[in-house]
Amino acid sequence: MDEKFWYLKNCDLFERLSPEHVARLEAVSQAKQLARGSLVYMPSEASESVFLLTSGRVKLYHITSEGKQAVLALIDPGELFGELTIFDGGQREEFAEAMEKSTLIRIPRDEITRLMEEHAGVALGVTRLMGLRRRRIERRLKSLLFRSNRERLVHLLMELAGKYGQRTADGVTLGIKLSHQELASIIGSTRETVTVVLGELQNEGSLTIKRRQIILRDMDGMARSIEMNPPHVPVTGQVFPAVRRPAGLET
Amino acid sequence: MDEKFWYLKNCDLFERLSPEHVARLEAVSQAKQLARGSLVYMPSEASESVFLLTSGRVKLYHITSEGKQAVLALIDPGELFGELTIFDGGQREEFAEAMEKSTLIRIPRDEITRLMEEHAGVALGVTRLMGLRRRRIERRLKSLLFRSNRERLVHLLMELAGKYGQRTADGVTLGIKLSHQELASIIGSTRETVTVVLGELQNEGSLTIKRRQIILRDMDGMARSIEMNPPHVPVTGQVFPAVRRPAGLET
DNA sequence: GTTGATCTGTGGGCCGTCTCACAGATTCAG
DNA sequence: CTGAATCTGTGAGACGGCCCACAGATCAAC
Repeated sequence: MDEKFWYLKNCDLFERLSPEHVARLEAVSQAKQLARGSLVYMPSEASESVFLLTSGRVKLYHITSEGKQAVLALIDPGELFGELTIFDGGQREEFAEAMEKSTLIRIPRDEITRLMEEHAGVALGVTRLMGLRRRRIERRLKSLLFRSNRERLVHLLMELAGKYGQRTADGVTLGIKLSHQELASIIGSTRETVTVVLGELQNEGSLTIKRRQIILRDMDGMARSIEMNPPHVPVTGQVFPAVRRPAGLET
Repeated sequence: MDEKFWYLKNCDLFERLSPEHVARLEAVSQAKQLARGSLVYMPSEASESVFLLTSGRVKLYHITSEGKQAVLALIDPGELFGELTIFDGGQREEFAEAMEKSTLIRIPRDEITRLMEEHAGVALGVTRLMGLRRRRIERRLKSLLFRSNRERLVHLLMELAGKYGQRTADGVTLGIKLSHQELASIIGSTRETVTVVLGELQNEGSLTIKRRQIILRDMDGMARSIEMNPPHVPVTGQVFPAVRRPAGLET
């Protein structure tokens, strides 16, 4: 059997599908390769499909009237995105852009809808996905209201540590490289301010940065400073637990 | 048949249930009356149920470390809330407080889970609910990032107009009364600033306020000023479309 | 009603953040 | 490897919005 869609079976959303379902899913879906910086979709585009990212990284964002990016979410391999279209079915509201060279699978909306109807597990999985994302975004909203730029940045670093952190001898290394500009458009600030605050944190010994690698040296202290529980970071960095690659098949 | 739970059948989430399902749902659910200002639940409380609001109004909010409220959502009759518990099943993260005298139905989590499994319509409804709320909260997030206090307030007024607005001779009347403090805790600002901005808008002729009734006199102009499409406001104010009361039964 | 509690309006001082403007460092693509 | 593009660091000036402090209005409950 054609294995080019092996990840369908390894994505937790689809892993319990019957072989027939997988076959049909493969038949109607198509893989795509995108270079860094190119768009998956954009606002006001008709939304007739959902996407599953299999490698690389995608960011979802709005553009404000002054041309600033406002980042809604970062998508990692194994994650489904563009899934709000399942219901309101109309148009996209945000940009989806590949942050690095990425591959993804495009799944027609009808197919997802049908799967949800025929397979309770999928419906449940989609619902859970939406619930989790909402929880995440509610936390972000909370961290934006009433908080200073510094607090927002620290809060973001904690989130990133929870998602991409790997414990090393020196502290917790963030397995994702973001420019100051990108950090700023996540917390709703400016590039310059982020530069300054990161500088402060570095002087205070809370973290070090070299070649865009951020290493948190005092995660607990930082978490405490914003009255938050430090995120759990596994000792061996399992960066993308959502996709389990078949043994011996490296991308 | 006991009609005290008529609203279960009239809430769009449950309206297509079979009589047996409704009966069981009624059997395990319980109605509650809450006075203005009392809590439905609070953070770190175990979350073993979801709630359906049948009358009144509920707000969901966090409290920041400095004791400020950060409002996440306002709940109107016919809406389900506290539903994130269906999945992460652990503890509440926010406060739920009755803004006015309210009645609500408490539904055990197990029952909702079971309904979702047995009845695809319910599963679909819950998923749609989550999707819509997420869309709403993403819009709010977007309106918070990079926007001035004035823009955030205007944006909020537009949202409220879409949800509670009724077209009258003078303009659009908001069918909800919120204090400046409450408006501030929705947009992440302070009471004083809201007072000032509302004053400005009033001077400019965009709106008038009398006894906490806000009347938007130039909704389109306000929407234009923040580069947003004015919300749709029906001519006859159908305030709570989610619940259709049985004819002749006024609360 | 009356009265206590809550809300609204207004002003001044101050701190944080944004804007603008460069210069040097780093990265990326060919 | 090398130039072009992008990122990082830093400073000065301006302004929005916050905090504090009160006084008058309005509301809600008895």
